[in-house]
Amino acid sequence: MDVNPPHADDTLLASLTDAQREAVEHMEGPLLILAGPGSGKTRVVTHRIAHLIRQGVPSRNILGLTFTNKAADEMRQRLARLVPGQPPWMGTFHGFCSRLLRRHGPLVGLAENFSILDTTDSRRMLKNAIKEAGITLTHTSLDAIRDEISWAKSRLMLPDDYQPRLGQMVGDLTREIYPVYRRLLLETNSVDFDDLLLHVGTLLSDSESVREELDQRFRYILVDEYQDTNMVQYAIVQKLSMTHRNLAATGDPDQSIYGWRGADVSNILRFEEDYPEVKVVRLERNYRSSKCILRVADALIEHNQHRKHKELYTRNDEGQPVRLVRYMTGHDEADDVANQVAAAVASGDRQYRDFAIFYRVNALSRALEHALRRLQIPYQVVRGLEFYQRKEVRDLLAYLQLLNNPRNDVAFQRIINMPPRGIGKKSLEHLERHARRHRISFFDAAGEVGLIESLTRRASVSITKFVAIISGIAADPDQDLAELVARVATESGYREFLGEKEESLDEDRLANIDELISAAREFDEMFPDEGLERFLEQTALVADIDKLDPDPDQVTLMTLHAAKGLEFPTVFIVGVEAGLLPHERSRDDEMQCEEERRLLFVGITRAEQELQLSYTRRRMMRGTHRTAIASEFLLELPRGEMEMIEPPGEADYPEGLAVSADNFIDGGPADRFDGIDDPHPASENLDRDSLVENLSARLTTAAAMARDGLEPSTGGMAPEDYSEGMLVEHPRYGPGRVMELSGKGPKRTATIKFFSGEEKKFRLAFAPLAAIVE
DNA sequence: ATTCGCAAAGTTTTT
DNA sequence: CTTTGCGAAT
Repeated sequence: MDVNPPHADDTLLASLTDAQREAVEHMEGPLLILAGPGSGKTRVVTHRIAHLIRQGVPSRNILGLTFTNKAADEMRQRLARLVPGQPPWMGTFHGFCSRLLRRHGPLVGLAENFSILDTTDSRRMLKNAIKEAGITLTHTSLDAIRDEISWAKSRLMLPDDYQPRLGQMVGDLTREIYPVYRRLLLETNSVDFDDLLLHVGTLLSDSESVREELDQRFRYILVDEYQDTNMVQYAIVQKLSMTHRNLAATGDPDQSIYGWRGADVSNILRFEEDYPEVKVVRLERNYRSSKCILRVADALIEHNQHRKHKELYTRNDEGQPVRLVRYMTGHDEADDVANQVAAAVASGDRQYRDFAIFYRVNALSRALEHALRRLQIPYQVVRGLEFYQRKEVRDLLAYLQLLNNPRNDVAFQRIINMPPRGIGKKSLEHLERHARRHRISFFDAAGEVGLIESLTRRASVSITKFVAIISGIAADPDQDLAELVARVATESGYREFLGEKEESLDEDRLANIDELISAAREFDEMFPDEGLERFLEQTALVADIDKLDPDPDQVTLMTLHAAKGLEFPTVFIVGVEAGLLPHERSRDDEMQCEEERRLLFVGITRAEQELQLSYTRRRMMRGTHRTAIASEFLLELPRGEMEMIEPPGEADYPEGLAVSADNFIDGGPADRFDGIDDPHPASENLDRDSLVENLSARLTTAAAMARDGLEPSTGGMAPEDYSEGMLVEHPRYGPGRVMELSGKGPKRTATIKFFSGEEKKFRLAFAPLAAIVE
């Protein structure tokens, strides 16, 4: 059978637009595809690969790099439909680098059976490093150091090159700890996520022969989501396309949402400088969303100052207006969203799978899950790591890690006394000291307990038993993976340990262990030749989104970050509130704020036909509830053409005290605390929130309001206008009373006692406070 | 050494 | 509200 009928390529090309075809037919030389949301980017990329293959390029010479396994899988599948046969290498950056390191690890000091530490394990390792360096952290958190090291690594900085970020107190500590951390990683034959990339980066600069070989091998490279690459990824890709400059990058600067992880948008902007002969293709026509939705998205993103203008358009229908809804509480929000889903499905217009609900932080999923469950609506939360985060699963995996790489001290630490076998902190410390002194791994130290005099007899015996268990399991190299996991569960005593206790919790745990065994079996069946190493690699490198199952008819819940690359007929974005989106921690930084705006942009552009944005007036967070305020981003939307809704009936008011929407505007029960005079009674309800919120005195908000013809009313209050006893409201702490005033001008400070009981001091010139008119 | 209990802390986004 | 971590009791 001819897998390449001569006409196939023509048909393939015929279904594309001019711009798309231009990209698809491009063969030699660098290519930059700037693809707006919903512009058929994946289609173009897969078709281009298919085209390359049809033109005779062997698929082994093609490399496709994505950010998630899901994206890679999808491309692989779509490609398989176009050109059957051996697919090219498609995978994540991290997966690709891991595979390279298995082969070339020795060049950077790693044995091929190195372990990949996830966030938790690397934290543990860092703890060891800090201890080893003889440092006790006082005013700096472990995570601050971790972030700093991670940041340095993402900028290709080794300990010797390390330059602290300006004004970082952690800089000095990091300078001391980073070298030790790195040394421990190498000594234990382990890498963290950043290392996967960094080692490959240095490998490619240090070894010209390896670089050359790989450059030859991967003649055509495609990088997806290029706007989210960091400097290391940039360097890797660049090194691999020196001889063959066939680098194709696709991306959209407006969808760059991983700056916090070290991604550098300037990579995409620099592309044209690095490859002057680049062919740039712009895909601006949107095939996904209705006109209404696209206009909202466009209006929002136009507010980003650091951005090249881009014309997005669609020939899709006008569609329904985007809904902007205000709820009383997060509960009401969740209930109403669930009701809407149920109603649409009941009427036959929609299936569950047509809906997605997005939020900024995972914490918001709880209320939604609750509401959906109550209506018996099937749903899936894209938070796949959960299973691998379970204690019992992690414990068992640690056994496997140790079996695979006996130098993995972190794994050793985790399981040496799990299940409890009488080896406590003291014994472990003796063991550790011995290991450090002789520069051997914990496991090797455990093998020579006879030499450690400080250990008690009891501990020595236990440790020796432990070593015997591990060695016993390791002795049989032929066992398949499922068998191996099962043996570990049994022979480690873990199963028995859980079985003894008769608690339902432990039954769950036993079930999880069995599930891990099934996962191992599944892996065996799918990749019979891949070993333990690959199984562990796979468990370490899964992302949340990878667990998304497109098959079942379920509503999908996920963070905005996870939503990238997906599309749904109906989208709800909840919690569009100040402090949440943009997130509090981005508030003070203009660049970060723009990233938050892009995040909302990404969310909006996932919607095909219907979109609802919502916010609440009060939201329960970490036990207590706080007054919520509409996000400043909502002021940037074309509200005139949107549908503004406030559902009546607020569950938390006593029956009989039904409150109509109008009452809220005029100061119904709910407005007890924020009865500010509304100078624009005729304007949309949102404006009243904006009055409270403009207090936060963000420039963007002020600008937005100026455009909307709104006067900031209370926000402009001078520090001298405050008086003791005055009622004020703070966007974060809610209402409170001014207790004390001191200072003058910009230094004027107020002590405010909030109704929550908290007492805080504020510099009035800067504090986002609003006076409440009594 | 283990276990239990309480207190504190801390909560963005993820490979 | 939940989880993590630490300290005291057994």
